[in-house]
Amino acid sequence: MPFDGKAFIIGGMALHHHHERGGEDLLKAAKATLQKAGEQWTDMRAVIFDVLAEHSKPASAYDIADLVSRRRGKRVAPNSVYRILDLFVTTNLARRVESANAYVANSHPGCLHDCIFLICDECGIATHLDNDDLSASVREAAQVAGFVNLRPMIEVRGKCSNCD
Amino acid sequence: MPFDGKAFIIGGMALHHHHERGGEDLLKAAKATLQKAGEQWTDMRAVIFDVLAEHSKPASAYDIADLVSRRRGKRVAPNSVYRILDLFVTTNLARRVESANAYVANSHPGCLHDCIFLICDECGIATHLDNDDLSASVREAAQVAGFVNLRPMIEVRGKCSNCD
DNA sequence: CGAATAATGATATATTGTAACCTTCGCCGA
DNA sequence: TCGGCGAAGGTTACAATATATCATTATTCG
Repeated sequence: MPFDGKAFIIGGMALHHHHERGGEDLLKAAKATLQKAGEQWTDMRAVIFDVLAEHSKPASAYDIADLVSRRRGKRVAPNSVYRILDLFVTTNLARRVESANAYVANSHPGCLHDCIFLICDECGIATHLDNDDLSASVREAAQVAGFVNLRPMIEVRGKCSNCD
Repeated sequence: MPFDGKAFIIGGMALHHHHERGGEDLLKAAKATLQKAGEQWTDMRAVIFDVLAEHSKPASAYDIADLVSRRRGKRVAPNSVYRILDLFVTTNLARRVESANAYVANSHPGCLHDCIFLICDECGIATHLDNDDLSASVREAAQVAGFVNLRPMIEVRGKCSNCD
């Protein structure tokens, strides 16, 4: 498993750091990840990923369709966006925020986690946490119950410190 | 906080038992809970709760609208159902399963938990776990991040042992 | 090049969720 | 008793999210 940071333990929690990736860098990482998965990095996909990555909060497929349409000067239908978002989710380039019917770019495409989203009811911004201990516990509980092919989703709705 | 079971510790996990509530019993408990919250227990609400409780898997508002319409021999519009489901959710008579856009009756209306749903991709049945340690950890993580008014949702998609 | 495959476009439709306004009915005080 | 108020539900319209199908264009690869 590739791992682009340092790992250490604080207060019983396994944590690790990610490099913060911005624009160019992130695009390249996304491209590399998609291609490694045997998929093409097309113009459409690049634009959609970029729009998603620029967006400050989870974006619905329709939001993205609008933004992409504007950027390309030509209407892009939501179903095209859905197709690509689905691909992004399965290849870990993006994640779906179930409680918001929306998507966020994964800023560390190569790095695989169950993650936790904190979504502010007020401003809509989603904060992303990784806590592998916690998600391991959730997985374990599901496994004990006899489930397989687990895909956990842990989201917390609430009010962020900015809006409080 | 009312608590209708016994509490004990196994393997570091705080667990407790619920009485299993079936038909009549559950209806009465739901009615009591709603009235204690200062809300009316109407025919419509009773029927919707009953339909939801009978349903073996999470039911969409539209599913419920159909079932209720059939039972009452008269069309009930989805928006009426939504209103009542929202009320049920806020009063803890039912829960929304975000990853399925659907609702389940709470079989212990008086008892308040963050809970974990395991939803089978195959058969659609949702298994309900309570694990207060786990949900406490999730709440804590969100709190540390500065969030307030927390409403955690923990769901695991996968395949249940029956369908495996 | 040319066939096969992958990606996207276009269109239609299904599903899920809200908004606005109206009617009914029970309750409560004058 | 009457009148009015508020809660619940009805009706209609519409918005937002998601999928299905088939046609067209682009890429890959022999």
